[in-house]
Amino acid sequence: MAGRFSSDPNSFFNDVYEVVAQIPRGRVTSYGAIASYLGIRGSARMVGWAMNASHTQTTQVPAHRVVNRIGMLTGRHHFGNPLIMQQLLESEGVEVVKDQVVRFKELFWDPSTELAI
DNA sequence: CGATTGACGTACG
DNA sequence: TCGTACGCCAATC
Repeated sequence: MAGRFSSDPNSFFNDVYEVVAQIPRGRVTSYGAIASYLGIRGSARMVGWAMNASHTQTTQVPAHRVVNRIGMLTGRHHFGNPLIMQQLLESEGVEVVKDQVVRFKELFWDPSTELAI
């Protein structure tokens, strides 16, 4: 998307949503990768906070494609039902065993490399 | 208004 | 290699 870095500090959440929305189906990424791409490396928690607020967003954000750096579904409890996140991933062909993405390294989608705007 | 928390990640021993 | 400590910054208590 053009102009991903607006002057408004409030646009940070929007930037996160745009990046997440561009994650290919059946692929996953991490909070830290998004944070690093947005230029706030080390503040991955803000990405997680943005995901928390994404529920209020009218636009659906595929937050289930965002996991932590080791591919664990740490945010599953925020989907209403803890099993929804895993089911969504499996419906896209992503194997999940014990709240962990199988072959995470292969399915990992780095916005800084793949998107690279 | 200070302390605590959290869908994280890196540094260090 | 593994467990613990700390930094990050906004929201909540």
